Amino acid sequence: METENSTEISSFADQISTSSFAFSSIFDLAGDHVGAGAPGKSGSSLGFMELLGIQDLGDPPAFDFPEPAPALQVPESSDITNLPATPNSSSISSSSTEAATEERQQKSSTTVVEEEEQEKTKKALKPKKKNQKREREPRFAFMTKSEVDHLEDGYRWRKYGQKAVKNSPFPRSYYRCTSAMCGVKKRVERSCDDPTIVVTTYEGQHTHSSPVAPRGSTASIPPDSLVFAPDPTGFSLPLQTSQSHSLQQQQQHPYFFNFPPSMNFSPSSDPTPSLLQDMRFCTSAAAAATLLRDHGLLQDIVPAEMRKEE
DNA sequence: CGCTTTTGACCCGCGC
DNA sequence: GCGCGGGTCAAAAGCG
Repeated sequence: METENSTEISSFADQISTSSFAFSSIFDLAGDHVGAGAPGKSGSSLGFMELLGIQDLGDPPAFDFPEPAPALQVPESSDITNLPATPNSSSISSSSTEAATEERQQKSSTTVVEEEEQEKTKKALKPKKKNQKREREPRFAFMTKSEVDHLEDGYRWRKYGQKAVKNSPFPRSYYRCTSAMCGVKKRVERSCDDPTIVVTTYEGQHTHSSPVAPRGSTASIPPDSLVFAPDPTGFSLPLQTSQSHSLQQQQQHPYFFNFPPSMNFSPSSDPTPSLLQDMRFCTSAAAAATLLRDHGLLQDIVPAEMRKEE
């Protein structure tokens, strides 16, 4: 598996320079949900801007795609994905980064202080320094078609809040990693447009390399596919169109991210700040990034200049 | 008994 | 300044 992953990551890196790539599922990499699966051929395509996580998941409609994204180009060789076809989670998922709000906040506050993080651990009721906005961790979000809200990802989470989502009948749940000193959080909510789609947003990095053993109480169901979600204003991923068809398609090649041809990802290119933001995002996101990093794969998928961001 | 979930209250940032 | 919505806290309840 490891070898296969490495191979896959390499191909991923190779494809970055050609504007499209395949990427194994973060859950797969997390090592907790390795099942038998179909090889990946081509996947759904997604917009670059979306890949960058410009989409604000909180704003409905989350899946309004103005125009279809370019076709995905994924080599057949990149079939590392072994996905169990569980009855609970049928494929189709898309992921998106929630960098928009984060970016907005960072623009207004250039101070990145660890103090902020510590402050967050303190009581929220405590008055905060006026000039220090809360520093938000990079986020990594993805959508999963699943009947269960809380997908097991190898870590233990404690729910610390739940809020009703505006314009949505489904509440949003807030979870924190139960490991001491690990401030990773995640939010789980269902898409109001498609109740079968669960939107999970990770925030922060796990400070512990080894995920705890999954508990039986949580659903141990991996997403069948992961695709970065598009920004409504940018490229799009027709998640809701011909679901059965795309579902079947994606089951054949799940766990692939795709950059449209319009995305020039060559090292020589000059990534926009948002791109850097989002890439850092991907590299630091929860389990996926942690594992990638732990396995020394980070450099394979993220340009050096982006890694500097961290 | 210890851990997790629930839930109402509170704080904060943002838009108007 | 005010209202709204997102995010978090913490006491109480639930559960194994």
